Amino acid sequence: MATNLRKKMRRHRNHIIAIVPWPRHPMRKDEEFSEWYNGVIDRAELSDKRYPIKGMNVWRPYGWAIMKLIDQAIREEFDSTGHGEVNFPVLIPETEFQKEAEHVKGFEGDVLWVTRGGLNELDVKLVLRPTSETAMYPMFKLWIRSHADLPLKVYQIVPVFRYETKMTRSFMRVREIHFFEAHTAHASFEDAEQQIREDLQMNERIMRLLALPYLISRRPDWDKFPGAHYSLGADTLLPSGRAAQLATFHHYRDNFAKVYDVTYETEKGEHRFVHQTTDGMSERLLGALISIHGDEKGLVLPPAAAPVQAVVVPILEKGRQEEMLLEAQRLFLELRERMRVRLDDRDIRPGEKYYEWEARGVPLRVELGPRDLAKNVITAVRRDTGEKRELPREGLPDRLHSVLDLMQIAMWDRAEKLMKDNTFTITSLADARDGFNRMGWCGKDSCGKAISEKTGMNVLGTPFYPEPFEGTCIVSGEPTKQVLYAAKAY
RNA sequence: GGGGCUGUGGGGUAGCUUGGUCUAUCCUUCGGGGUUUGGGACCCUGCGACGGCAGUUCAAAUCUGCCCAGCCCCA
Repeated sequence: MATNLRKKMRRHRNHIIAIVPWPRHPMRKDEEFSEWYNGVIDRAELSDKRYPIKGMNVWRPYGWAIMKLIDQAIREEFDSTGHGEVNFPVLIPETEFQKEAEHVKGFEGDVLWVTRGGLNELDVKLVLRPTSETAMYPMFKLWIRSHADLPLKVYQIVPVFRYETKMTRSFMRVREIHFFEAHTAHASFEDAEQQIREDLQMNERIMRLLALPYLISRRPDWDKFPGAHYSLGADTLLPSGRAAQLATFHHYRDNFAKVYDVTYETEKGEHRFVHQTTDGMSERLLGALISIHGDEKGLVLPPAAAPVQAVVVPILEKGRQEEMLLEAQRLFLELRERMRVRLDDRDIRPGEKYYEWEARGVPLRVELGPRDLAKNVITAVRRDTGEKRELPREGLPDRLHSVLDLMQIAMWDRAEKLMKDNTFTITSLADARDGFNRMGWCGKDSCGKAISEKTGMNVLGTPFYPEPFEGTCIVSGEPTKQVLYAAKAY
């Protein structure tokens, strides 16, 4: 009997955790982060992971609407800095893909191949792009002829493919990645470096919109992008205490230009290799957004990334349905001038609507009922704080619009505080913990690698914006002024 | 990279240990109708499932193998 019971328990261990049905009861984000994360995505209808290929999920309308807002913010930045949007083919011939040795080595383990066309084996196999350097640069060679063609600045927002073997996770680790990549070519190393500074400024503005605080690090040499001269990463900290890479910036120098023979003619008639950069981001931005701002009720969206910024919920009363709906309609039309607003006039109880829109992270709920109508007010509820206030109908669109602005800032501030509170300066590897670990480093590869090996953390790199530091290398004990960040990573 | 666990309607589950009684349980969701509406209301009614393939057997949701998918732990 006891044996049977034990076997049953073992058999259904995973289900026992889920005895409390999530939709009805708040789920502890801190205790069961993984289940919480999946539950939020499910409830908010962001994506459906039931598609029968590992790591390839279906974007549902609401999730895609958020991603499109993120993409749009990115487009606006890059369009306004002279980048042109392009769209390259998804397939790359093996012959082009294999030209840059380091690059191939970095990706060969996880590329997907197309080896057949119909019934015939292909003479030249094709790779599903894991990133587009090797697709673009043969074309750059054709496009760039003189210094007048530089700088060349393009970007695309496309799917890329990486054959992950580890466990996948919605938005954070997938096989088909919704990817942003900007590629630039410049006349000199310095011009390329200037591009990276521009990238960092754009990055700051984008991350503000998404309320995602971050740390810019220069990746250690052994962990830079395959083929890069150097790599910078923007990392944020998730509630699990792990770091997630949100964006990368690479300076390629002329490494790829030499391989793909991308040259230009100077004013003096000399032929030189271009210097190149890339800037990359992905749907991981959404994953981080969910993780960092979500709560036990579900998603919490910063207004800038919210497809619906305010939802109007009419409270009906027997005999006055028509009148209430008409008032709600009028309110909806007023608000529409100033924000993305939805009128929820479905015939279900208000409470059910509250739960649903909270799960979807809508920043503001505007209730309009008989009591409000009598007082010529509405009741507004903030998603991030839960704060409930009566506001006069007079001047409401402007007032609510400024509440959205405040929420945008408040969400950044809260997230930034959380990141800072979980950044620790340590002087011994034994003190390594969840969060960003800040420590002294003498600069030797062997010491840097020892940090990962002894703690299981990833070395994020050295801070891009210099931090004054006097101390010793956490491994060798040598005096150093160099800071290094490390964290467990996704 | 290494180890472990799980797969039953859309979601969560009972049944599996000891094969037959399964025409597969319950909750929820969903469709239709009514009633109601300031935090998931209620009543009536209806639809809906054993991951795939192969094997063992008179008989498979239940046992075995492989595959696919999901999850957990360690590095």
